[in-house]
Amino acid sequence: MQRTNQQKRANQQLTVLRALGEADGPLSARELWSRLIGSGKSVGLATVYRALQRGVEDGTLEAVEVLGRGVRYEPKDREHHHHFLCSTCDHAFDLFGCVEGLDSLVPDGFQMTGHEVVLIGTCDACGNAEGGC
Amino acid sequence: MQRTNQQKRANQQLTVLRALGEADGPLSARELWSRLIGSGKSVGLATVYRALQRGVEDGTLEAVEVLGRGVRYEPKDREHHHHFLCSTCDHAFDLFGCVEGLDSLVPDGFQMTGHEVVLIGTCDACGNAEGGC
DNA sequence: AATAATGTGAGAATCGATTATCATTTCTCC
DNA sequence: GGAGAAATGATAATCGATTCTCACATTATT
Repeated sequence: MQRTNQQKRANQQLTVLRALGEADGPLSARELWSRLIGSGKSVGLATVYRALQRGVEDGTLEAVEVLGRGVRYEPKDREHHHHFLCSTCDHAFDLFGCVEGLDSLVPDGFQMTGHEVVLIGTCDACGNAEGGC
Repeated sequence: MQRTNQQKRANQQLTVLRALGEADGPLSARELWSRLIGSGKSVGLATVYRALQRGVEDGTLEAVEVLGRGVRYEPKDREHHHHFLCSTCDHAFDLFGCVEGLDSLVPDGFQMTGHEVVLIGTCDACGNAEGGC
């Protein structure tokens, strides 16, 4: 007999959201799915999409675009921050802090409501691995 | 004998590249195609893609990603610059100038090789049009 | 002009990401 | 325990972007 060793509700979506919350940066649906599978959690890709979609709907998640490699998701309760994209492993890392002087870039007549900053380079792991991480 | 300029080689492709060169920001293949069609130039979408692809190959064009709405292209000979994305008309405009203080955001062990800054908001035309431009 | 090489346009094919479908399983509530 | 609601996973369908195909047009070379 297999009892549910999970929480009260065998809610796969909670598993998905928890994994996203533990990430060090925004993840795409597929990245998140791969991590779950890789860590032994069996979930369907459709369920990952459903969890993300619902998270965005109820406002707990935010969809972010980091240089066009598809949509990634992150918890919405994080402070204003930007991302570092490793061009080797293609993973996006959260950064802390922001930059000054953006206003001076805005052309006359334009209204700025937000901004995105992405640093590109090599992450710690990839830098040490020499060939990718 | 009509020894026109050597530029006479690929007429349509030149038309495409010229239109891109006159734009005020990077354009996607479709945007570029729409502009051409809209201005009375009859070209096939495939030809636009071919011109862009070839431009990237020979180094005269650069493919840029502005917040994930697909790849856009711009002449590579432009100065270092960033973009303003109008959330109403979805057009990307070139900006001039850059920002300071990016280095302080880089985490220990990470190597930064480049950066992207995108300002989001409403462009002049859309701001005046009240409903979009 | 003849021939070969390359360019072109229209639509089909492909590709990856996302969404929809549906048979099952799991919960929730009585 | 049982009925109905919701969740799940496998996979088909969809969607948009890009590439491929191929018949025809244009240009270059003789």
